[in-house]
Amino acid sequence: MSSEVQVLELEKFLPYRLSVLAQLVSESLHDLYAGPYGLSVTQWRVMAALGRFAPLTASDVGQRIVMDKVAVSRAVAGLMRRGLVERSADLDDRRRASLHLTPKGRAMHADIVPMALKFEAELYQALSAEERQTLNGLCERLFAHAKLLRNRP
Amino acid sequence: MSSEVQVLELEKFLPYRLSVLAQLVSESLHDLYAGPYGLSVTQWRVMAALGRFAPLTASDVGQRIVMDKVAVSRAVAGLMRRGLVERSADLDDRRRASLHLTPKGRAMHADIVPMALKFEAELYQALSAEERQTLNGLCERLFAHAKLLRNRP
DNA sequence: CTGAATTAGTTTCAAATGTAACTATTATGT
DNA sequence: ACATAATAGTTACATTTGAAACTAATTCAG
Repeated sequence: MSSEVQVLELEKFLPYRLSVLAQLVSESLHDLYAGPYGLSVTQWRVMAALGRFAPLTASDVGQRIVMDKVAVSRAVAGLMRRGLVERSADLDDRRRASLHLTPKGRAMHADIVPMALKFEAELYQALSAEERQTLNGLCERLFAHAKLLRNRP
Repeated sequence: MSSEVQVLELEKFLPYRLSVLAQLVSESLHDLYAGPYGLSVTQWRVMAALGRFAPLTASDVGQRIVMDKVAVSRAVAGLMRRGLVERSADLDDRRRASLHLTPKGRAMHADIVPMALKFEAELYQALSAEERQTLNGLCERLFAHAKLLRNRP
């Protein structure tokens, strides 16, 4: 008969730790490009996706960067207003439109990428090369498993 | 003269991966207690802090769970409205008030903790006992390092 | 073909969040 | 002691975000 009271130590609780770590890292990076370039996190991610894989439709973008279509739509609207992204109609399926960076957008992207990589490199200084691989592997497995749990709990 | 174009692979980029993983995990957990108990993530975290360390002042809570004072204030307001948290004035310093769970709040806390721990255990199934330790250690070091970077970049 | 169901994407409205200003109280310097 | 600064916490306002409704175009079933 086990009537033990379970204790939750929030500071050691995995979901909490991941969330706090991710938030700190994401905010620190955001500080780097928000000031000079005035991008939100979602806008930057959309640009990163387009910088690498354009042309993409809005849904493609959403799939790549795990972002729902409303968020993508708003980010794209902002980026188009600033002339960083262009849309060209898809003649085969007129619901779709493929997106790509403008020259101005490409230039901004090319400015930010090295900053982002430098930031990542600085972060990684906390870990050895081997540990970096380990961390990435563990995160990947955890992510895959969490997705499974999500879909049939 | 190195004019190489740097490429950012978002899906392998550490800040991005951490963020997506943390979000998935946090949402999955939230799904478990949001429905039955109608708590937001911040409200749940405040309850978790109080369940373990009460009495705490609002600032104490904020420090423990890395949440700014406005967020704490709002979460506490919601929890008090529902009779889950009580406030008692501090006579030494009348700016402060110490917070603690009511019996009703304690009961809810006692319901949720096992759910949360079970969820964590399910998550951890993706990893061996050794890997869990490794992951926690790596996250901790990364977190400490990221905090350093933040303060003098 | 035609009408129901899907899909892409946008808009709308409400709730959540961040920033700054504000109140009340306590601490500090001279 | 008294003005000034600092601290605890709340409120107000603007911005962001999320969920659901909506428009437009396409697919599919019969």
